[in-house]
Amino acid sequence: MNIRKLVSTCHSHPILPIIKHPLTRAQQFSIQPEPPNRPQGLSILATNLIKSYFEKRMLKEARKLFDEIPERDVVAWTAMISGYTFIGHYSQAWMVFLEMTREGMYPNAFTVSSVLKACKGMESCSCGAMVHGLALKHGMEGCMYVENSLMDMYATCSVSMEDACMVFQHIHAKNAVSWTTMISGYTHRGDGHGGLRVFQRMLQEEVELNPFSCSIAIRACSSIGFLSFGKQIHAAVVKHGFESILPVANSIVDMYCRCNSFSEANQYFYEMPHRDLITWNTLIAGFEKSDSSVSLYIFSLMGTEGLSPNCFTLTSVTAACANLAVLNCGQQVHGGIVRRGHEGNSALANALIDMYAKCGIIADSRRIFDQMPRRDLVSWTSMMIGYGTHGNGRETVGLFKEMVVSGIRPDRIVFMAVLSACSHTGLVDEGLKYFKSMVVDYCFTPNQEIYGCVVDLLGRAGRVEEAYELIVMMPFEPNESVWGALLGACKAHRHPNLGRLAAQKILDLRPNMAETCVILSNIFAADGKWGEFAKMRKLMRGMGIKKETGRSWIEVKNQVYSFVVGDKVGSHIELVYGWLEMLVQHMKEAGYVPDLDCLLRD
DNA sequence: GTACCTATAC
Repeated sequence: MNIRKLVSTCHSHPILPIIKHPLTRAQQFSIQPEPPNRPQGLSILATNLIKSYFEKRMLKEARKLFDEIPERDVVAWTAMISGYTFIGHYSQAWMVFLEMTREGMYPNAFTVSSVLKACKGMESCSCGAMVHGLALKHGMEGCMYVENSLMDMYATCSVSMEDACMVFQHIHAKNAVSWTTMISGYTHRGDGHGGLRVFQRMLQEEVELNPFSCSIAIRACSSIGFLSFGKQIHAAVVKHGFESILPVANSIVDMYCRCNSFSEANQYFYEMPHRDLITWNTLIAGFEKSDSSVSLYIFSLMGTEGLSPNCFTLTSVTAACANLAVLNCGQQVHGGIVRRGHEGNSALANALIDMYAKCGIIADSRRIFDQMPRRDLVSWTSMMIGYGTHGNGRETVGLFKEMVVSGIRPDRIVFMAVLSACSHTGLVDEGLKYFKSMVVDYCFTPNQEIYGCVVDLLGRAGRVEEAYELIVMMPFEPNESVWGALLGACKAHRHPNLGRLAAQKILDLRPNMAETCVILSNIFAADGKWGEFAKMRKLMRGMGIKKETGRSWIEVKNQVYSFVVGDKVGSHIELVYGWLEMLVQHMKEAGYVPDLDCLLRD
């Protein structure tokens, strides 16, 4: 729209903001009235309109209007920068800022706080530091908005909290935003303890609580599983009357879920007078990890409040289907994703890759993976884990190479996926090569989980002594999962002495590991050490240790059937035994000799 | 006329 035409059409324009400073009576009746479209007035009008355009995501219109303003002042420039920041186009905001400085326009405090938010969005500490220098040059140290945005930028982008702390220390009159920014800085970089330390200092200095600081402090409690402190903040929230503020209430639901207090999460959820989509998503995501079938049930109730699922909901629901390996249900969710046009969402596509892999349809995982316009680290990892669990280690290794070529740097989890895939495919030397490359080429220090993978890699292939040697050479004390990998290998390849050692180490670390006791007693039995076998069993009975029964389930024609060893009841049991006999027959024909040692069970 | 901090997903 042409700026000159703007004034004549302003009355009919649907999104034109109200003019707050109309002409005075004197101006209206002066003999020589000022022209109604003088530059400054137009600039104010245009700035208002630019903001409205951004709010309605009309970017081209905003830029066109901005380009047509004859004399653009700092406010118009700032409106452009904050507009691009508002919609998440941070690099664009930065470009406008550079353009502005090139034209010799000085930024004000509004500009600086907006552009710092853009630096935060770009995760660019160097750009942020440049703006910091500029802010000092223009004497903005005293401005609260500038100081708080600087802190937030450093807290998000800098390697440590040191820079943010430095800014924080120099603020004379810290306000509530300053405190909240520090708490969130620590919490969002995974240091919940650090966040709570700042929160407690805030309380000591008698700063009034506000909804922002409460919800982030609750988040800090969730992240470290500090339920008792979370409950105290919950009480403070009730006392201050913040419960009606949804982000606060939602963070409380999240806290109870993450601290595994599911009955409290559920109760709080149902007692909430108002719930929004995020409340539902929080509960669905919370239950997805602990009890996926409950998660699906909650999802089925969402419609009763007239809410429609978004990407977050569907990601959790897809993950729940993956955990339960319910293909039919997962396919229905996939249909819903396509129907709602969410196919382009990477997080959702990653969840679908995992779901199809866990439901046994690796070809569908691959189809989704291939159709993704942009694959992130998680996409590659999910696909590689999928191939690994299907025993297709060569595909995993191939994908790893492709991923590196595409410019994505692997992390520890990717290496674990490769090592585990090699282990399940018997690619021992290939796996060892990747273990070496991880340390030498990528400078990762192996942790317990990685050592566990390598022990499993060697052990599964029967190289049990080498696996033990690796454990001995570990630079730190191996945990029970590393010993567990060795124990599994000892059991499979009959190394009773090493097996006893591994089992003993696990029981030293965790005396109540029922599975370990069972395996150890089985090792004694297989070795003919019946006296020790009996002693072990007696010990287990005395300690009240009971192995949790392994339950299997299968989905047939939209119905889930579950069963345990020795099941006698259920309409489907006869069918199961029928199939079992047929499979045993097939195995015999294929020449398989069953290992009867493992039939000793509790 | 323009600005800072809070909640959900792989």
